[in-house]
Amino acid sequence: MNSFTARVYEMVAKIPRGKVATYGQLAVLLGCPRAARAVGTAISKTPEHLGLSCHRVINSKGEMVPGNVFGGPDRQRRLLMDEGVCFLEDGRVDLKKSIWVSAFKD
DNA sequence: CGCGTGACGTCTC
DNA sequence: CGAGACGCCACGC
Repeated sequence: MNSFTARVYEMVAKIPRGKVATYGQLAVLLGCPRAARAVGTAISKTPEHLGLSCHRVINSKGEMVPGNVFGGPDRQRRLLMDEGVCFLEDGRVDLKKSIWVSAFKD
């Protein structure tokens, strides 16, 4: 399974605890800066049995998922806060501090 | 092989 | 600065 989707899973799995990554960020790491959409779509199809921390993946604004994909945005927020991710009063992730800086890709 | 869809991103009004 | 429109890429049918 060398699909783009699989590559996304690998990247998400490499996100360190207490950090978060944006769809566009992952897309760039995968070599397709314009494939942010594909990244989101791929993650949306991520099987839970893979044990991926999809809640660490957010959009460029640092917002949670719009819907109740994880059982509710509050669910994701709780998980991130528990990992030490900084949050803003707006309920968004502090990308300035909690963004995952990928020094290496593979 | 072509069309439609989707957890996005960036530009323009 | 806010909202809207277009564009990109991968995948299912």
